[in-house]
Amino acid sequence: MKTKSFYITTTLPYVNAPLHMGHALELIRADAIARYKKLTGEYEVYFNTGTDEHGIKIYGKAQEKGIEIQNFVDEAFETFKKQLKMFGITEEAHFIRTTDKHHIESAQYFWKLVAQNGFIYKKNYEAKYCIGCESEKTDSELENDECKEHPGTKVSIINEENYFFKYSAFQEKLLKFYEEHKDFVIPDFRFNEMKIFVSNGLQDFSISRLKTKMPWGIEVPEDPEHVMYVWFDALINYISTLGWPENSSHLVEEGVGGGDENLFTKFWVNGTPTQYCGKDNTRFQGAMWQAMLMAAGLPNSHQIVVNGFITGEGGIRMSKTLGNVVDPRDVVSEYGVDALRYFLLREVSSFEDSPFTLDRFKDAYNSGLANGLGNLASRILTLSEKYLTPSVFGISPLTGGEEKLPQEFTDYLEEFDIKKAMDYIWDKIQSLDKKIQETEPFKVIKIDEKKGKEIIEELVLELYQIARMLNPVMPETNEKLKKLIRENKKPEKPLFLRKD
RNA sequence: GCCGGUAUAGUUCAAUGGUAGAACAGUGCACUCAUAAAGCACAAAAAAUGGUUCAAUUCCAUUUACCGGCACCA
Repeated sequence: MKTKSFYITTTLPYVNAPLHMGHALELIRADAIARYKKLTGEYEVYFNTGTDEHGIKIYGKAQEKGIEIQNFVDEAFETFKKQLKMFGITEEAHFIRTTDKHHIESAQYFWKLVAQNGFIYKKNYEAKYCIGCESEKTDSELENDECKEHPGTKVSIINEENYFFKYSAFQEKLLKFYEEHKDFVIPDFRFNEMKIFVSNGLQDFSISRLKTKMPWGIEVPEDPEHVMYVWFDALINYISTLGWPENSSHLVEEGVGGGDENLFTKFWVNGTPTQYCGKDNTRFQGAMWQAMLMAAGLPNSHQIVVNGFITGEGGIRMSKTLGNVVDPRDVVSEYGVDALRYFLLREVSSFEDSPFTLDRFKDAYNSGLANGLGNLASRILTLSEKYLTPSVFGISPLTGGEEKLPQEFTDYLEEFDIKKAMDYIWDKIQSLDKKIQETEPFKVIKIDEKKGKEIIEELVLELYQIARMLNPVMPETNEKLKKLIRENKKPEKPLFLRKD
């Protein structure tokens, strides 16, 4: 019975460049959790992802390419969907685009609510502008009030009236909320960082830009001179994807919303909305977005899960100049989607930074997939095909796996420690290999056929258990393996061909 | 600069106030069901200094190195 609801979302990639390894990590992790929750049979799952399409950088990129902006983002969205397919993201994922009509209306309604509640006001805003770059600069981009790219000339200060969000009003509320929700941010060291940040005091910040400067954004309600600053608009996707406000019950009373589905109520209000993000996004998800929700009078997120970064060898960041960038698409083309998923889910730390190099990848592929899982499947299925007629499914009352997954395995997934869950599977693989070595069914079958068959039958059943655990993490292999077991066939070609 | 964290075999990680475990890589043995795979065995580690203690890799302090956070960057 699907009695519970589970909502999970990634952050929305900014579409000015193809997805990098970090995006792949976040998407695949969230996908694995979503698939797992569905597999338990207890949850109705809503998996959200999509694209962040507003902002000056995208506007600039489109102009640079000489493409009409809407066409540019449309194309970017199609590319995004193709890449998700390459990463094996479930077909059931819901996509949100920040340029969707509904999202725009939703963001504007959200703004109105926050304004009505008294948390938006107009104030003079001082922006630091570098004439050389022809763009605004943040403090971290400056040294002694000089742009790092253009030393020698002081940045000029430009003044404009902007809308501000009363972030400062939420310091105490946020701290109280954190106190009451001990596992709000995972892992705990990211949570601590954020608590310290909030305790140090919050400053109100600007949430709009003049439309004359930034034409590509959502108009501020009742003030067409301004557009919303990108991330204020972007964060709202987490609820606009659920049809908010149309399906929100408290708005129905005001005659604003409606609809029977009430996805927002089901998944956000009554569910456990869970958000994956990279470590650079902790504050946006864990503090700002939560303050925004409070300001709008909406329930907070349930949990924020924070990934580390994918680095190059030695923990240095990937960059084109260093030539250590690994494109996830290349990995998929050469090794297949499940090999990429294997590495990201098992070899990459669940919460810390981890290196991704092709050398490391190949080692992990050969030992874990070719010599490990792939070889094990071959040796068991060869025996099974040869000696078990009919297949184990004809002999044993196995129904196809309604029994529960191992508790230890699911416990790790519940804690988002996917690496440990993977290690659990691979421990099983290793002990199965050992079992074959010790019980020697290939010898026994020649002396005592009945006993030999029993051993092989056990092996197949255990392989099947492994296949089931692969469902959320390596869905393609899960399908392949289960099919081979059902048909009682050895793989025609290796599941994972060894690479030298 | 301020705050927080980390420092364990070649590599990635683990446990522990009292003989430091594993995986991958390496070396050797040996098996044949399998993708020259798996299995067994061997070799290999606690940044530096000082302190607390009968005893420290584990607790404390200092030093060194590295990492993260310190807001309008998505």
